[in-house]
Amino acid sequence: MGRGDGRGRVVSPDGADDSGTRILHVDMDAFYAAVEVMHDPSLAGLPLIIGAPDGRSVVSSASYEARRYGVRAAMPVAQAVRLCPSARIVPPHFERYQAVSRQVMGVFESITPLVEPLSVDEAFLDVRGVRRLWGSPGEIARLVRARVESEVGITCSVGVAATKHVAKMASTLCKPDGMLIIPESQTIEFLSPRSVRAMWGVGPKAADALEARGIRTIGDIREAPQDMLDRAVGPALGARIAALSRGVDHRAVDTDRVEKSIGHEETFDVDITDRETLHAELLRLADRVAARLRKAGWECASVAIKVRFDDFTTLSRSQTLPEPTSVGQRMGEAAQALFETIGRRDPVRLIGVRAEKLRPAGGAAFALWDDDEHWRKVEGALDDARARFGSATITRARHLGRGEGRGAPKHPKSHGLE
DNA sequence: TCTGGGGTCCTGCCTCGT
DNA sequence: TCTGACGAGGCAGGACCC
Repeated sequence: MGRGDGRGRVVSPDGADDSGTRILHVDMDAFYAAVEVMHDPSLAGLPLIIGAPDGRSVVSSASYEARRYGVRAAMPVAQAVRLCPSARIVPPHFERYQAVSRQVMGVFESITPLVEPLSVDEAFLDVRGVRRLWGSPGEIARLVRARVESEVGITCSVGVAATKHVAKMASTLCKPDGMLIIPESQTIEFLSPRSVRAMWGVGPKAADALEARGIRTIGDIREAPQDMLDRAVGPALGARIAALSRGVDHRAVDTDRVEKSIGHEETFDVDITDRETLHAELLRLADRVAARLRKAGWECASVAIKVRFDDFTTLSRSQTLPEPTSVGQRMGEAAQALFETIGRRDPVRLIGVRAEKLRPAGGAAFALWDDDEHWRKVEGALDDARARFGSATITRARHLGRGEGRGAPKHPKSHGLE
């Protein structure tokens, strides 16, 4: 498996057992900071804080030199500066990170076609089918690390395991610039002593709820009765963590994930009370979202807004539109109307607009129905109905129109029959 | 101390159509 | 025509991830 290296990492030695593994989780080390150093080598070795230097921004990323002072992502920049006064503050350049990310993903895709990008700086790779080409999963992990460093110029850490969850946990433990292989037979041994907080999908709230019941390690989860887990974190998460605690994770590497929503939100430097200004902001944000929709060839059937007041209470409102759209003006008007349904007149700290229920633009509702499996279900239901009520009265689903509002046919059960 | 911005997923409640 | 059960979708809020 792996051993501590005296730097707080757990890494696997060369030639470590990788039997039963097939998933790699690759995570770039302090990615934003690394890209900034590539761009300006004079920053190398300095404590770096990536975040806007003024206003109410938080740390997007920090170099390992800054992390030694306790600087962490999502921490307010002002607090990070207090912890590490010598740090250099670098405003984020997301377009740079995207460009380097594309390079890195290109390296992955030259090794296996089964790549699932999780974010700009990490991805899952399924290497089961390319072992004859590149070697065992452990050898492929070494190859990935070497090629990313030589071809892109940054380091990464790789977890190798039989499942996504274990690979992800392994890459976290071997950071920075490490590799950790968990052979399938040692999955339980690896998981059991680790904190519930180390599980992917268990955040502070869920961890608190588990610990309040004496469930502190993943081994404890495995031993706990299912109904106790369900009461603590809800049935969905309860079932998931129970399976994960036994090393069961059937999720495949998904190479074609599609976006489900696109949005923009903005925290103001100074809280805003003026309604005209807020309406104008909603329109501006809607325009930005609409531009992204059109660029991607999507339209949205629903618009949502988010409003955060000065006391940090956050409200959201959403509405299904009469017609799907990618027109900024229409989305903006919907956002403004939603905003007016909120009675509060308190100062607003943040405002956001999100496009939901995305679909391909232009007659796209019909694309929803361009699905053989769906049609088999519809036709199956119609056949049943014909058998029960007589074929003369049953012809076909009445409406195939746009929209998903109430009454719109979605399931065979609710189709109007004629 | 003072909490970004981009997302996904889940839960509970409500309403509507059958 | 009325009523209740039920399933499904809409909506709001929250947790979580990077």
